[in-house]
Parts: sequence; C-alpha cells; structure tokens
Amino acid sequence: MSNSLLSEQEQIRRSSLEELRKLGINPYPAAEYKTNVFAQEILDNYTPDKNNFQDVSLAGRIMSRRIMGNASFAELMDSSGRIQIYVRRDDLCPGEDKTLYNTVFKHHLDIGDIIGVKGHVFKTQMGETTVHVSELTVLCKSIHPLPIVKEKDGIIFDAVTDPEMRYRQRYVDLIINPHVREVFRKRTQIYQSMRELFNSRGYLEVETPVLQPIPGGAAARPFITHHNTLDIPLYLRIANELYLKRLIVGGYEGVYEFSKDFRNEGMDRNHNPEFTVMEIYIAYKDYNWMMSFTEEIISKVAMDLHGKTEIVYGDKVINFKPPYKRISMLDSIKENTGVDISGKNEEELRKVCDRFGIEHDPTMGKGKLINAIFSMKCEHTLVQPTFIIDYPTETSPLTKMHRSKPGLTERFELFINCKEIANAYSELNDPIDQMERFQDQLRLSEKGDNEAMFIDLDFIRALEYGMPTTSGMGLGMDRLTMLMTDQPSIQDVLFFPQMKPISQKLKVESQKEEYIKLGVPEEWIEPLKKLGYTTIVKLKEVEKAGKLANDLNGYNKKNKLGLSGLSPEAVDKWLK
RNA sequence: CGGUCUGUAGCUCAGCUGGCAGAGCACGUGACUCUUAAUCAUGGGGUCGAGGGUUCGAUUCCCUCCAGACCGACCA
Repeated sequence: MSNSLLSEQEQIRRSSLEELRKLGINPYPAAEYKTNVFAQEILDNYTPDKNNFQDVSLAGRIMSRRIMGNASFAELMDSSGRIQIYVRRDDLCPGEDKTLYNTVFKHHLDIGDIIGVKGHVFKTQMGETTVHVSELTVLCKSIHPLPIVKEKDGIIFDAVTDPEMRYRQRYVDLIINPHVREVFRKRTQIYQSMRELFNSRGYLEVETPVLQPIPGGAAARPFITHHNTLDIPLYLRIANELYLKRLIVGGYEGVYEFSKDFRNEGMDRNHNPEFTVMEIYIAYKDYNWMMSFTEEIISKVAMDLHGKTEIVYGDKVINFKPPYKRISMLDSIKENTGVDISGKNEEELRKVCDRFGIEHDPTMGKGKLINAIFSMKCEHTLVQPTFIIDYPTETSPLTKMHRSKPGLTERFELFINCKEIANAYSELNDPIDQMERFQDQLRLSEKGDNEAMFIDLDFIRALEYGMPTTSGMGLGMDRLTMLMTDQPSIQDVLFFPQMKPISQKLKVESQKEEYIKLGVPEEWIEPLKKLGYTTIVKLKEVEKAGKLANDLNGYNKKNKLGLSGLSPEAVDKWLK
C-alpha cells in the first residue's frame, strides 16, 4: 500500500518503525515488562538523604523530549503521573556500540512511544526528581502523532479543547488531559462510595434484564430491537424498577443495581441516549425514611470525594450537608407563583398555565399540567439540595397514594442545581390499585400521550403474591458525577458519549500497475492520487479529459515538478 | 427542530478591500553530557471541511451540504 495519503509525520514514524525492526528491535514486544514503582510514588517519597529508589523499573509514554547531544531529558507518563527521565549515552551504552542511544533513542523514538526504563533516582541541579536511565526497552511504537500540549508553572499551552477530538478520540483526550483521567477516577470512586454504604447495610447488588419484552418502570420512549429466535420485539430498558420490586417480592430485604438505561429522546448537555441510574429498593421503609437515606448517601459521597460537604459547581457553591429542605410540590408552586392550585380541576389548571404563558396541549392531563407549572416556575430556584414531595397521582402510576393527602402520592424528587437528581416513592404494593393505575395510563396513551406506561401483567401478578411496604429510589449517576466533579456537560462524565457517526472514508488505493496498464505515465500517478483520483474507479468517472489534463498540468506547475505537459488527447486515452 | 458562531499544516491559531498560504509548537538534518514551554542553525510539510456559483483570478463573496460549539424548544 502506498503511503501517499499519510501525512509527512506519519510516514516518518512508519519508517522509524521499519528501522527499529531492521535493528532487531521488536516495536511491539510480547513479553511482560516488570515494573516496581509508579512515577507518583517516586515524586512523593524520594529523598536524597535516604538514598531510596536506587533500583527502579517503570514504564510509560514519552510525553516530551529535550535532546542535548549525548545526553537527553524526557518526560515519562504512567498511570500515576509524569516523571522526568535522564538518558545519557555512555550510561545507556557503556560499550563501543552506541546505537541504542544515537540511533534508537535520538532518531527512532518519538513523543507518544511507550518505553520501559530501569535506573536510579536523583535530583538534578534544578531540583527536579529524575530517573537516571541505565536500561531502556521499546514497548510500543506510536505511529500516530499526538497533539502537543506544553505546560509551564501550571499554565497550559496549546491545550486541546475541541470537543470533536475530545469525545470522538477519548483515548487522546485521556493521554493529553490529565484532569480528564481524574474526572473518571472520581466517577468510579462515587460508585465505590455508594456500594460501600449499601453493602455495609446488607443490601444486595443485583443484575436485571436490559432486554425487556415490556419497557416498564418509567415514562419514556424506548429503543426497540428484535429477537430472531423468539421472533418478538424486545426493548432496551428505560428503567429496572419493576424487576427490582419483583426481587423484593421474592424475599430480599434490600436490592440495588447500577443500571444502564436507554431512552430514545433528545440529546443535550444533560441527556445522553444511554445513561446510568442507581436504583435501590428496601423493604419495610417509606419515602420519609428514604429521604434521610438519600441525604446520607449524597453527603457520604461528597465527604469521600472531597473531605467536606461543600462543593463548587461552576459559579455556585452547593452544600450537601443534611438535612435538605423538604417542601411539597403544591407549596413550592404557591411559594413561587402565589397561586394555590390544590383542588383545581383540569380546566382551571389550563387557565393557570395560560396566565403564566406556559404552553400546554390537549393530551396533557392534570398531572402533566401541574408538572409543567412546576418546571417553569419552580425548578430554577432549586440550587441547594431540596426534596420536592407529594406528586399528583396521574404522573406517578407506581407510587402509593398519600396516607393523608387525597389526589397525591408519596413521592419525592431531589433537586440539586435546578436539576432532578433522584426520584423515589413509597412503592405502590396494592395490586388492584396498581392495575387501575396502569389502565389510567392506557387511557392517557389512547389520548395521545406517547410516554404513558405499558401494562406489565406479570408485575401485577407479583404484587398479587404480596410485596411488603417498600421504598425505592433512583439516582442519576451521570448528573451526580457532573455535580461532584464540576463538569458542565454529561459528555464530560461519559467516556464515550453518543455522537453522530462520522462517515468513514475507506482509504483504498489502486496499485501503480493498474494506472500503468491504462497508459498513465509513472511520474503522473502520484499527482493523480494527490488530486483525489486514488482509485481507477474514480479516474474512470471523469467525463472531461480536458479538465483533468488542465488540473494535472496546473498541479505540475504549482508544485514545480518539471514534468512535460499533458495533452487532453493523451489523458482521454487513459479514460477509455 | 429554530437562532448565532466556527471549520486553514500533526496540534494551537493568524490571514485586512478577492491577487504567489503564514506563525509558534511538533517533524527532518546538524550542534550541544544537568535540561525543563531547553537552546542555536537549517529544511520540509497544505484538496484552506465538501460540492456548486460569480470572477481573468476565490481561503476570502454567494448558494447547498457535512461536522462542531453556544442559546432556545422537547425529555431524566
């Protein structure tokens, strides 16, 4: 294959690769490389007085090089951080043969290559902790040049911030932006912190189906797929609620799952088609208990991550120290609008919407109308953690009726930074009531609400056997991670956020011989390819030989190739 | 889906009223055995997002498309 489509730097790296092989160095060796230390360990613990770290072995990626003739400095980055290494010709090559330094290190290694080094640690005259290298092993040759990011006194130069590169080539983002690696480390730490708490209480981490015949447990549009053997449609789960409750029926005291859910809806900085929710269900509890438990979870996560409950998010300071404000949805609306909507019917609610300029349509029932008023008038005020409690029945079909407030349910949502972070209920365990709620949903669906829930008869049967009083809670892990790591977009807390696929251009090229067969003089093949005619098929598509001849002659002139001019007739012959 | 902005070398970005395509880093060659955004000398590298139009001539002006960012609408 010709290299004409590769950039100059890529071609140089590929030729370095070949040169390494010619020198008997495998650029992609199979053997384990034994290391005994990480960069950060050395930086944290090396003290010249103790004379420690005198026989170290570490491996990582070359991130910069400063060659000064027969001695060089470079920066090696491993999973823990970066450390400077010092490579001196006569230490690396004590004998007559200086190839490893003069040829391999200086000429055939590049920024981005992965190497292993052995040596001892010392401090340079400038005071920088450095590994003095006595042995160097090539572990992986990088043939794609890395973006160059430099840093001096904490100031970053030429940082790559282009989201296109950062999200589509996350591996590059992770290499050159250490703070991005840190965000994802924290993401995992949040999960660990929550697992620790749940496991210490004896709750069981479980896995439930991702492929579901009935997409239940939430109101959302699902992704649909097809199972060939059963010849039935299957849905990617929009929630795992109904399965976890079946497990409570089965006799577990508490179950939880970190669940990848899928919703076929819009994408923006708070929404990705696949996202993670932690759902937890605990028997014999109610939503009041769950509010306290949620406070405990969130404040523990903050403490484990930051050592304090107060964190900075963008230009806001958010305090996760319990207790959080608890206010009913209707009171919150009253507080923000001055209007008491309790007891109002559908028609009256529409008038309230009109009065505040809130859009509504005929498919919206009472619940959705109240929801619309709430999100337009209240959500933006909920910066500090706040429990909004007691939601209308229509939009909460899986929630127990309120023990004392008619028309409402025992449900809360936790809002932080004006966004919903968690959603929880005293779970509806009355099978007959549940069946009626599902039928109400069916009616909504017939009215045109394409988010109304499906009926799951097996779930009803499970409830008929009896589910104890239970409280359940779902917590958006992506949004929680955004908050805890101060990231503005969901794409910044997902390794591989959903992106529009890029149409891949197949880099197939025709061989020289094929061009020669058509009568193309050898010296004109390269110019042809440069002009985009990389295959015979593309060349054959040309209709005007004259234009092609012109283009080629122009290319010849522009690049001062010194080739003799082509006539349209000669070019025409190639095309036939 | 609507509005505003962006796309130029491997990377970060200049490029005026249309007239030979620019810088820094990176890369090649040479010098340099404690440098650190190493330095010095020197050289190469471009389908100016894609396609069409206007023009003697388009990176520049116009149209269409593609991709992205921000702000709205919908949703967790």
